[in-house]
Amino acid sequence: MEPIQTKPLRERVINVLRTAIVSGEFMPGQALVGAELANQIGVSQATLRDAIYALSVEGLVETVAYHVPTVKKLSKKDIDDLFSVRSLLETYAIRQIAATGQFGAAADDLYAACAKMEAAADNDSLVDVNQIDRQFHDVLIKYSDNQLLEVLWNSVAQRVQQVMSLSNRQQGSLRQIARNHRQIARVIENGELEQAVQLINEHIGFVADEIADSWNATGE
Amino acid sequence: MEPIQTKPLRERVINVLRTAIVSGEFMPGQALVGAELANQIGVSQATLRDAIYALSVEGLVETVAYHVPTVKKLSKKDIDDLFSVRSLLETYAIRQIAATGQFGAAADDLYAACAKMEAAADNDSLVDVNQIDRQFHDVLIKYSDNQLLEVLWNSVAQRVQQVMSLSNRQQGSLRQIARNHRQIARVIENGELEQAVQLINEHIGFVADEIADSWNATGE
DNA sequence: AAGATAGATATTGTCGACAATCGTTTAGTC
DNA sequence: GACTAAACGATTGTCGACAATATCTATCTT
Repeated sequence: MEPIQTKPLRERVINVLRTAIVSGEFMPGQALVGAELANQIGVSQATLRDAIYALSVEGLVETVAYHVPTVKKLSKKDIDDLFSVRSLLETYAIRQIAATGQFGAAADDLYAACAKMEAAADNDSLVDVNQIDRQFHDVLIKYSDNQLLEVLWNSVAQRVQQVMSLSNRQQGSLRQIARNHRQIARVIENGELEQAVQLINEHIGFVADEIADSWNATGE
Repeated sequence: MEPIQTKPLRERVINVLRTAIVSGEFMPGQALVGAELANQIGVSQATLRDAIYALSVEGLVETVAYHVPTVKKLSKKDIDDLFSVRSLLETYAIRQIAATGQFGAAADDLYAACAKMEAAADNDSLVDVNQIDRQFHDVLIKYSDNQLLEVLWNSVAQRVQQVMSLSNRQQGSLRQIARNHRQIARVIENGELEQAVQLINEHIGFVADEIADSWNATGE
């Protein structure tokens, strides 16, 4: 049986806030005022403060002593930096998967994600596609068998998710995105390493350009 | 003039604990009991708890609900993963420095670090060499001009520092290490990209092997 | 004697109240 | 009228006390 876990209240608050931020519900620059939010969520201010501070350690929130914490702003350069690092991590992951000969095992999980993504794309569900998109790339990282990489990736993926949510992505491109992922899964299944690296870089570059275009200067 | 900044108590506590951990004063697996530590440091238990939780977000401390927080243990695989990721990040940084043509500017700062390191090596001061070693590699990351990379690097460098402190490094190799760094600085100054990448990988690999050998199973 | 159960002790989790600090507004001065 | 300085309101930072939970110990049952 699944053990019912009573996580600390603090962590549940963190999850609520984090979800609100990466889903774009809380916009960059938005103030997170203690008393107000605490009432809204239904916890004490002290507990909320812990959660907010934890998110500032994660890098999603900016806190200055005795100033109102705000959702961290994202400049155009931040976007560039983000996708550069993303390429770096994912490319490394693919090479590692190849090095350990796990291409075949990974492909199964990738295909499963693809199927879900295509279904979501057919429904024009942007949020679902974003969600599954993350799952797809999570698989890549996981099969690289490097726990530290997973930790770093988690930090990167969160920001990617936030940026995705904030940019009003064209609905029309959803199916194209889904097709790209299936293509990536295929070359990985076939063990075509260099082609996989090239495809993933193209894919990330494509998304990055798409974001950069629609990026209205909400950043600092 | 330098603005005197009154940081929150919480952050100062975090720094104290973090320093104790990465310097090896607090060994992996060691329990961080609230009441005891709070008295010792001179803050309330609530404040200490905030600090401990922040460190668990950073990955240095392991917290389970209603269990005593402990300094995270490091398995042999963790060490391998760590140095793999380190190579990845630093190699990327060097390529970026080359891409932006900042090799010359970076070299100055690198040489400055080298001079300090050689002096520390002559004094057989292990802790100083570790400290300056970190500075040297910080320079590389900084000149890559990618703030997100800096954030990730910070997380990695902390763990490296911890591992270095824990492994009883041979004193004799200090001067060799210092020489290696000067060599790296030189090829960077000359803009020899591929050679710089190769040297940094060799350097990290050398350190990794040195650590791996002297690693007695303190890990999980 | 071995195992299970119930109590006692130690530790973490949460909260409300108070102190410290900041930004703004208002009064005062030249 | 413009600049300075002091008081106000609002917000974050810190703390001690209490509740929730886990670990250990001793007793009881078979």
